[in-house]
Amino acid sequence: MLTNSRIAYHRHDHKRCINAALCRARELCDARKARLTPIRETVLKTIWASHRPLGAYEIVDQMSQSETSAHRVLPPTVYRAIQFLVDQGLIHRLSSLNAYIGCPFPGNYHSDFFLICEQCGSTAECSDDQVDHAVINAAGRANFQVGSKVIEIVGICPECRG
Amino acid sequence: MLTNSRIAYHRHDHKRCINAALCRARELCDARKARLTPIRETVLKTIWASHRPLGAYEIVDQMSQSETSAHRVLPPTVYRAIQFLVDQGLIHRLSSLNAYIGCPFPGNYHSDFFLICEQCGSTAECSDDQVDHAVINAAGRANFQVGSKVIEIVGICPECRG
DNA sequence: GAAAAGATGTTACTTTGTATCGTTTACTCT
DNA sequence: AGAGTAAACGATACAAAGTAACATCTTTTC
Repeated sequence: MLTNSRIAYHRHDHKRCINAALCRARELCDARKARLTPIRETVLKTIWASHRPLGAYEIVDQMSQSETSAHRVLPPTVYRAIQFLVDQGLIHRLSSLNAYIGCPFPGNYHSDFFLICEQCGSTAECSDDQVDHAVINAAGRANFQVGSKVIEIVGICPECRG
Repeated sequence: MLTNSRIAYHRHDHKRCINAALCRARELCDARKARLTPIRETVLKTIWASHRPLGAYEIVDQMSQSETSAHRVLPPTVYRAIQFLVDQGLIHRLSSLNAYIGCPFPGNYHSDFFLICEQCGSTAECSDDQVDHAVINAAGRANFQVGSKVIEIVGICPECRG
């Protein structure tokens, strides 16, 4: 099972997460000749500011405040960057929260699901063959051909359980 | 595995689905002393008009058109009815679509997931122990205590595969 | 360096969902 | 039956999430 739950739910040097994420993003975009522009990088950095999913308008607010530039960042700008980052697999959308979170292992194919803590909001991404197979099996028995999956589990993270 | 996929994806006498759903709803609400008012029943019937999930504003439109009463049904009215029906387990919300669908087996406990056809929109509800266990296992390995789950699978239904 | 493609700025708008408050309807208890 | 209470509904206004369209600017390509 591939997961960042060990990190996401526990005290750690988060600067390393951010740096690693930016680094991987640059590499990936470079390899793909996709343009990781300053705006896109800022949106990615903003989302990676924590392990909690961030809404699009929270990103707008964050960027409008911290940005050195004078003018307010507008929704279409942020949504466009989000679209790019989702397309590149650098972030994921959490449907149940209308929010976005950084992908800890972009590039590798992974059929992922999310563990969302209802207390602290911290969210870990997991990829597990058993879950994957169970879903494909169940769908198969209904003669249903699986395309994409949305799997979001809400509960209590190890840190909040104490 | 509990599922209505045999029905949802194939030609059938849908009036029976609707009748059965209304019948069960009345029984359940009766037993719980919950009030299935005319508005709530109409919303439920509107949602059960097909096996495709319906958005809240689609329900508003449907009801405003077909309603014998003169005035337009307003969003808060519909959202309140939706809330009631969700609370009673008579309908489910599909986060990935912002839409609602009738529950084919309310009352029984079931940990459900959904098979959404990307072509015809028809959606079946399934409940499968293997999926359930796989998810709980995976979460358990992360020391995460599962509360509620959102599992929505998009793909192609048997009918559309031909 | 010109043309084309891609990214951003800006305005206005759509869709989805709620807070609030006043009124009406239904239930409860004597 | 009738007063009191709780639940449901009507209506207005608004918040939150997301997008269409078009002008402008920047980067790439040849």
